[in-house]
Amino acid sequence: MKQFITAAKAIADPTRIKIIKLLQAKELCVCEIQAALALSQPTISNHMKILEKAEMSTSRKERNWVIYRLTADSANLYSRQFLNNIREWLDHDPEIKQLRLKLQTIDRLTICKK
Amino acid sequence: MKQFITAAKAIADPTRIKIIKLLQAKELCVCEIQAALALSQPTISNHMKILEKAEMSTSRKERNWVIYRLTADSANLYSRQFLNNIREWLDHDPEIKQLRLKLQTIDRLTICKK
DNA sequence: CGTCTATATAGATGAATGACTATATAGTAG
DNA sequence: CTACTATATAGTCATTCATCTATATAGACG
Repeated sequence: MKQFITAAKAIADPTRIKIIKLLQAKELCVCEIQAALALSQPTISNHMKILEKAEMSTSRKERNWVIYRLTADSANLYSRQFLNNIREWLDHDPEIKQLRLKLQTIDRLTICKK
Repeated sequence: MKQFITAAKAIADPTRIKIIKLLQAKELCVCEIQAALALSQPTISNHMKILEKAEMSTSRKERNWVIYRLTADSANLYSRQFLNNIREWLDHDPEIKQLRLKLQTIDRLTICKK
């Protein structure tokens, strides 16, 4: 039950859904997600922590960045199924479509090192 | 997106999951759910309102009772899929198993009209 | 009609949540 | 080693949410 609720709560927030839909396109560092969503950096970090706790994403370090990607085969059955569902959902949502367009203009090499 | 969040929030609460798992066994009136979960009557009514808003349950009046059942074919795609998922989930969860045993001892004819 | 019964609504309260600012940390690179 | 850069953590605040008690409502039935 606890695992289920952790997974369900993780997807029950529009910002995290946007992050998931962005990560479906490609792996991203924190500053890229921040640029796409126009939220503060700590807010993004907090959302990523929640997604990691639900085993929906993993991270690795690369140069100065922490790069996040969706978990391919989560150990959490519920997270796994939800991620599969969401992969087929919301592709035509106007907000998501716009975000994905915006994502194409975002590159960590350009955005960071201001 | 809004529909998705409504559906996801509806399932992201342990009490509502318990109610859904109970309703999988049979349709129930408010007082039966209340007896099974040991929560106040208004709390149950509130949860049922949230489930109805997500189009996961419907109700009908019968004598003094309002009887709730799970929606067979919800108009909300996300609710429909979540309900399908949950049908196969948590059957072996100890809390759910115990609730279902308890449910067998609960009958609206006995419980109400105190 | 009037009373009783089951449910719904209103309002209050404490806990959880999502956002922010300020600061700490860790690791890169001069 | 030192400075910088990206991210994480701490602390604060407003909002949402799950619960409760008290009360309203709607309908059954004597």
